Amino acid sequence: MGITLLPQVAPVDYEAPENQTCVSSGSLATTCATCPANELSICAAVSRSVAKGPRNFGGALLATTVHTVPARKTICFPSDWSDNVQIVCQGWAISSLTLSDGRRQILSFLLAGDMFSPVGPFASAPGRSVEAITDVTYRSFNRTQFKAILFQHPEVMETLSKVWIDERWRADQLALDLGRRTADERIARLILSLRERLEKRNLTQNQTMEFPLRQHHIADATGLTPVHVNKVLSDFRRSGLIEISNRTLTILDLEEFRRVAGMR
Amino acid sequence: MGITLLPQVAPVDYEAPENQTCVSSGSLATTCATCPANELSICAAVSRSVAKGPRNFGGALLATTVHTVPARKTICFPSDWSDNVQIVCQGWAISSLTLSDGRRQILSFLLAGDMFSPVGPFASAPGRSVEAITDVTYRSFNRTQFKAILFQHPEVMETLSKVWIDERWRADQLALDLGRRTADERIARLILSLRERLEKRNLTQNQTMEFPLRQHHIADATGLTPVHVNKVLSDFRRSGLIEISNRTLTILDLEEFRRVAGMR
DNA sequence: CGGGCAATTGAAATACATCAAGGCGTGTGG
DNA sequence: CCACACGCCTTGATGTATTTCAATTGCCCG
Repeated sequence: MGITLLPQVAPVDYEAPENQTCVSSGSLATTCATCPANELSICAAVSRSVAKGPRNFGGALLATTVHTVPARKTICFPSDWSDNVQIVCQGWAISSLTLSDGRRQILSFLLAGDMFSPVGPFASAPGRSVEAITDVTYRSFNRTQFKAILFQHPEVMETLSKVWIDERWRADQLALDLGRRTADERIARLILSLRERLEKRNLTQNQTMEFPLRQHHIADATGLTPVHVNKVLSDFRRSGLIEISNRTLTILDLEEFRRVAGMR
Repeated sequence: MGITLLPQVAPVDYEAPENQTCVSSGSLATTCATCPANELSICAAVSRSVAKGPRNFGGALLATTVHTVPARKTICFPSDWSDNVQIVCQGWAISSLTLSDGRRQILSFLLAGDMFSPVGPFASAPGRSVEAITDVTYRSFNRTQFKAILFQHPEVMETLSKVWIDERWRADQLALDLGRRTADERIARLILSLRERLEKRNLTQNQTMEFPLRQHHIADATGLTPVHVNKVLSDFRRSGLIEISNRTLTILDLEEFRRVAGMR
């Protein structure tokens, strides 16, 4: 129960091997130091607070584990959410809702610093699934401890509220896009919003960014069919707006592209 | 700065008369006693906590005002949000996003107990507008004080988190509806979800409920045109699923209607 | 080399939008 | 009290964005 040094992390037994998940228990401080989302994420705020405040929560040390899953693997199933708060460290994932007949809507793309569930600290998100697009590594906190930190550190709560506000704004825009924008607008806006988020994480070079999405991901995110996504993307390419090759996307004519996206 | 009895409320100067808003400063305890959303709302949780905890916040009494606006009036404009946390006491309102060319998406219908903005306690919601459908009365809290209560009373924070989870769930479903469901499904689901929410507030009688929405409201909520909404509703009527007259809606064949809505 | 997933393309179908006109109810002003 | 306007609902005809279906290609990986 005594106070211990920070880089100490309680190791946690975890994995069923068939899950293909690697677990390591890295130090919060060192592992996260290189995180591209350091200033954006609730993750960083938590580690800062833990660094200066009391370090035990409900009698235990702050337990975190780091997991790595391969591309295309489903991390959380609709009915099977853990009691943890999970935050992406690296890679791309999607959070989606699926109907019994297979229709699927992607609710958000998860990048470094994003929580699996927008309500993570307070509840799991049954109904949603989370799936890795690229290889993904994420960190998993015990929810009870996470919540305790929240209440002990108002500044962490403030950070969390900023994250919520941002997520909520994106959810609102998603509804506006799906309900009221054309296919061209939706797709252009999806690309631009990803670019913006990558930019904040220093993951772009000029107009070029990593782009691991398959066309069916774009389709499921924009409420369209893969076939139609293909046609729109081909048009964009033919008009010299963008270029995609090798899982890399370049915006060739930003101004015009923003116009197409209806961002004036 | 002393402790005062609860029903005391600091009166607040407020209204420009052209705003058509009536202001009264009713007691939290008495006015809210009859609120149909008593158990659902953050509002009730706040008043319970205030009743037993310290009653001053930042040196002032908890200031709340009650406002009434007539049907069709816009209460909050996209660029003009106050520093208050507003909660509907009575009536129907909508919260929406509008594009410069007039396309509009309704994000939610606000009923008794609902906050104008889902992030109310932490920030305003620039970009959104709130508009009364029926006559609406709402209560307005000072945000700073509201937040203070939140931090002083973990149980209020818990209630708030439940509200958030619920709102978030509805936002997710909205995206799924708009992106992946047919017109019939969207409209049927809108009606059913309103019924469910009214039921929780004891505002339904059997299969009959107040239904003040115009067809253009349904259109803006489901991402359709008013003309198409009309056709779908006519079909529903012709098939004996529902009946609408006099701002009142009755579900005639609940089982089949739920099937149409894709709720199996 | 084969098998499977992803991208591409064209043709046909359809769900929904747009356009246009008429009717009905309600409030308002002469 | 009538006339009129205005908002809302309704209906039919026509247009179009997007889907569905189907077939082909390329590509990665075992």
